[in-house]
Amino acid sequence: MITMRDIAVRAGVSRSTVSFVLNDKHSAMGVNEDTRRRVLEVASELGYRRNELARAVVTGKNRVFGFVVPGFGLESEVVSRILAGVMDEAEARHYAVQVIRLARPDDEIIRRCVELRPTGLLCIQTGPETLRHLRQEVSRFGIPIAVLDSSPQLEGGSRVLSDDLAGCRQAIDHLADLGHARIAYVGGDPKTVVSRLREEGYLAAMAGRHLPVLGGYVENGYWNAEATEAATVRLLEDPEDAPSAIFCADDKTAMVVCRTARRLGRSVPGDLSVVGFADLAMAAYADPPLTTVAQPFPEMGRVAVRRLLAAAAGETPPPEDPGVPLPDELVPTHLVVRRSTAAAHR
Amino acid sequence: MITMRDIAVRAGVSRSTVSFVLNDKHSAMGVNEDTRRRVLEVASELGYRRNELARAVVTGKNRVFGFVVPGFGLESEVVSRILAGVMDEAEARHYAVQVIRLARPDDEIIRRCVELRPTGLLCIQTGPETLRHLRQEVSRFGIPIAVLDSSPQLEGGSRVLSDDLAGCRQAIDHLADLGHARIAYVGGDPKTVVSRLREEGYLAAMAGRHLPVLGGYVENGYWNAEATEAATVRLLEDPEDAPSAIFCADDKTAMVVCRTARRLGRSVPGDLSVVGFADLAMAAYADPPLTTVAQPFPEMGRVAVRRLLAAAAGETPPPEDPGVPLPDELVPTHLVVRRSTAAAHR
DNA sequence: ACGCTGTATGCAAGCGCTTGTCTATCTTTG
DNA sequence: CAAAGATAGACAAGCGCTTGCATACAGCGT
Repeated sequence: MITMRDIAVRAGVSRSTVSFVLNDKHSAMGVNEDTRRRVLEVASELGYRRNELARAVVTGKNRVFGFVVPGFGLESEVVSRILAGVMDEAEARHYAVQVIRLARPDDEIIRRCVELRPTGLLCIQTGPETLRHLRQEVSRFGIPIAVLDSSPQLEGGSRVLSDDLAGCRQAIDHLADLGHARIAYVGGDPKTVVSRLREEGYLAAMAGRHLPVLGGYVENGYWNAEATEAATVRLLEDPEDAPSAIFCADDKTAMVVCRTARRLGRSVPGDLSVVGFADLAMAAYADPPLTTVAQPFPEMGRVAVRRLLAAAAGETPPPEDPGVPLPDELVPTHLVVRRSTAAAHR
Repeated sequence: MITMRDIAVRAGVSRSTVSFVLNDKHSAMGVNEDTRRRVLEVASELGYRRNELARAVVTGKNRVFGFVVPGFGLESEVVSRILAGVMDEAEARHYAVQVIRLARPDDEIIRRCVELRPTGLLCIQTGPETLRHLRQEVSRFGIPIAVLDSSPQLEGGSRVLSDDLAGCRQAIDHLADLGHARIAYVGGDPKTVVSRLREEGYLAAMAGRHLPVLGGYVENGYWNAEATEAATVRLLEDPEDAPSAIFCADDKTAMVVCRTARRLGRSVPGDLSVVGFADLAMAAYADPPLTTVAQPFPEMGRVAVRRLLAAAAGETPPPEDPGVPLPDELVPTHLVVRRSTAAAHR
């Protein structure tokens, strides 16, 4: 193992000089250009690789972010796309990213978050209970937290989320512009924040366009195929009252709605337009390819890292500051129009 | 920041005693049960959290694996499911996982892999060129590498992959058992290893069941929707020669085949059975839900970690050992039967 | 000759931790 | 009852690195 000492000996200088050169501090502490070159040369000749660990110990800060996900969160496309964004920003600034998965028992893992002395923690889809734990654990060490995905508000932590309300408006506007007036909504599990938020967005957007929400036009699919099929059947069975378009709380729901509609003899988008939410990979492969509200997952990751960095650099917010939440950061969505929507019949 | 010294002072013992207690080494080095309890108590009272970094510096080994993915690899469901498996095994053994994304310029990032002094590196979908670089960089430090996903063989490194050949056999056997004899294959880009491998598996399995591969029954969709549609049209346009089942190189291809078949007026699985490969999340949401060969991604991750651990523990293989590759580890696939396959017509 | 300022470099402390060695005390046993 | 052994804990070195301070030696004006 080649260390700085080896370089120092071989280049005939002191270890501090080597350190200055290797850290580009030669301008502040004068290091002769000749010496500098020699050190660099010896270093590359010996194939020296800095030991980041030792460096982190002495400087007291580890250039690492913790990416905290719940048990099976990693399997979700949403999470991995956020991670991709986090990596963009972190790598550009020479930070590393460590994945930390919360499982039973949480406590031990939460402790581990701190033992690595990360610069900050990014929490994705983390429950309020765990979040509180985490926050408490971490506050003493001055490690900032950013919360992604519409988890509940964390006092004193940054929250970054997609602007779902605006997204719903984009979807409804698109349908309204196509001439649809009878637009129904199929949500997920109304116990989840996401589902409620999008329902709210749907209602607000309908009101915004002065469109009526007919009785029975708000259904829930509970994020599973069977319930979603049942909901779709309820909406479509009576051709009289059936909507001409359905706005869904997510892409998976939308895909099930499409296939159920087809099973009932309705063509998409001929008889029924369908809009999803998220723009998962599968949306493009659906039949028909799905019109959907694209959430800015990678951008959310990037924004969160930037916030963390700012928090780590600036004054640490008072750990037990009671109320005063940092304002949420809403990242805009955009509509991706594919082939599951078409103009309404006369 | 609370350190071991603080605990030592407060408990009235030496720092080494604290270290022994906190590392459960008290059995080897005698530490009195009373002392032990006192130390533990003071530690929890003070809210002590070990500094893993310092520990890693002094022991010389960082309990971290590097998970190396190419530029946009993270967005792929395959990669994130492998990562989930890696996390399973790593966390169970108290290792952390760091994601390292290879982008332009590779060299700097590759250097960074080493600067963290990881216990081992897991390379996913990494090109042969990069792999060579990485290997060379890493070998001097005795850091073992495991390669996942059918990347080319790495001399002296472990390779873990899914048993695609057997998977193809499962698919063809399933179709043959349903009475299909005219089974075609739609691959991806024949320049890729995966596509060629599955074509090979298809041919071998057909031969195994004494089924003829008719002229034009091997098509390629180049992993994109347009080419796949065209290939499907070629296969199906003449009802005389059309196959009654199509085996596809992956799920996305299969989904495009399904929707193209429907566009041509064929029903799936009524007129045409379709089988995919991978079992991505979207397979379950396809219309109809896709019968597919499920690849054991998480298990591959787990196996790879185990191999790395073995390599790190056992004798390090001679860095420049020329030939002698470690045997590949093939992890078995299994068939998931959904609704895109049905018995052949008489 | 003297003290200056400034620049280039070495010295050594110290980050938080592990661990080999050594001492002091408490058993055992011939 | 002394010697040998076991037991409990202290001491200090050292991991690879950063950095404040001291030092050495230019060149400059007086």
